[in-house]
Amino acid sequence: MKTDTYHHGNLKEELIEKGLEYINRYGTESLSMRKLADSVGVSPAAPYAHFKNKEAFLTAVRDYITDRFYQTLQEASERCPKPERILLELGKSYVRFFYENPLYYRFLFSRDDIDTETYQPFLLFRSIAEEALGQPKAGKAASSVHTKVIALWALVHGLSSVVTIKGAVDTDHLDEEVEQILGSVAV
Amino acid sequence: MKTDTYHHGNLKEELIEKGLEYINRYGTESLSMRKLADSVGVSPAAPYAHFKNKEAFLTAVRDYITDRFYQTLQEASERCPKPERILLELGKSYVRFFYENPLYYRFLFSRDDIDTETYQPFLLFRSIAEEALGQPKAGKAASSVHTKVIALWALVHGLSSVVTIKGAVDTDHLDEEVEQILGSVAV
DNA sequence: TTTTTTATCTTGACAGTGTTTAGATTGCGG
DNA sequence: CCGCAATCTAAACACTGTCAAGATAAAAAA
Repeated sequence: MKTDTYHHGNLKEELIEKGLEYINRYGTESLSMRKLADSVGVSPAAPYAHFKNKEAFLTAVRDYITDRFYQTLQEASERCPKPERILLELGKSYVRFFYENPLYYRFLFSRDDIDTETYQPFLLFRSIAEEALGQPKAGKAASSVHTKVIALWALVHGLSSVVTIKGAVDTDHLDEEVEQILGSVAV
Repeated sequence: MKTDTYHHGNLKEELIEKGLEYINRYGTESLSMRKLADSVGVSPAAPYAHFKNKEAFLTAVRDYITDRFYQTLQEASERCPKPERILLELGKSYVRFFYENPLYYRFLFSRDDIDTETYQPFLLFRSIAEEALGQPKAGKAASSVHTKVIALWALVHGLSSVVTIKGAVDTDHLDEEVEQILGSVAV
C-alpha cells in the first residue's frame, strides 16, 4: 500500500500478481525478474528473498493459476443442476478458461513435472467424469470407463489448445461450438 | 566439414540441426545463440548473417520440425492399406511423433501465428479425415463433418500433450492405447 | 520498555545473454 | 584477374539472473 517504506509489505503476493498480469499480456519469454521488481518499485535482488530463483517464481505463478483453474472447474460443476449435462458444462468451462487467457495454456503445461495422481484439476475432472459415465465396478467396465475419461480429458485439453489457433473454432459462439464438438463424439 | 576455414560452409543448416538437437535434449529455455554458435565453432555474431534475430532462428527450427511432422503424417497415411483404418493410423502417428520427441509439442505450439488455412499438418489431417468420414456435400452434413474433423483433431492433439503427462496413458503400449481411446469416441 | 534476533530490502558486482557496428576474409561472377 | 557480395570475427552495448555484504525495520525476547 504505502510505497516509500523500506519494507514493501507484501512483496511476494504482489510479484505473483504482477507476473501473472504480465504473462497474460506479453507471454513468459519476455518476463524478467528485474523488470518485475522495478514495476513493483523494488530493487533487482529483492525478489530473491522470497523465491530461490526465477524458476521457483514461475512455479509459484503456475500454482497460482492452477488454483484459479481448479476453482473455475469446481464452480462450473457445482453450478450445473442436471447431472446428464455436467460433462458438457465442465468441458465448456475448461475450454473457456484457456480461451479467455490464451497464454495460460502454454505457460501452465510447459513444465514436465505434472503427475496424473497429484494434479488437482485432472483429479477433479476424473471424479466428475467417472460419476457421469457411471461408476466403474470391476474388470472390463472399469478399464472402459478409464479410457473414456482419458479420451474426454484429451479432447477438452486439445480443444483448449486448438481454440487459440486461428480459424479452428468459431469463437464467437464458443460454448455452442464446444457443446457440438463434445456431442459429436458421443459423451 | 573442414573446421578451420574462415567461412564455415553451411552454417545455416548446421545451426538449425544443432538447435533442433539441443531443444529436444534440454528444451528451448536454456538454448542460447552464443552457445549454439560456439558448439558449431563460430563466433557469437556469426548466426546473425543468416537469421535476423533469435526469434527468426527459432521460427526456422519450428518450420524444420513442422516439415518432419508433416512427412510423418503423410507416410503414415500412405502406408495404410485399408481406408477404414486410416484415421486410426493417422492418429497413432500423430501422437507417437510427440511422444518420441516430448519437447517438440511445447516448442511447436508456443507461437501464436498458426492459421488453420495455411498450417500444412492440419490441412493434411483434414483432407484425410474428411475423406474417411465421407465427403461433405451440402448444408447440415458439411457442418457435421467439419465439427467431427475438429473434434478428432483436438483429440489427437490433446492426446499428444496428455501423453507426456506422467500416468495418463500406458506408454508401454502406446499404439494400443491410442487406438482404444480413438475407438472409445466412435471414429 | 530495551535488546536481540530474524526477515526483508539495497547496493554493487559478476558472468552470460541478444544484438549491433566496423572491419577482415573469402568465394564467385565479370 | 579484379571487384563485389556474402560470410565471418572482434569489440562493444544494454540487459539478464543471481550472489554476497551490508542496511533497515519488524518481530520476538529480555
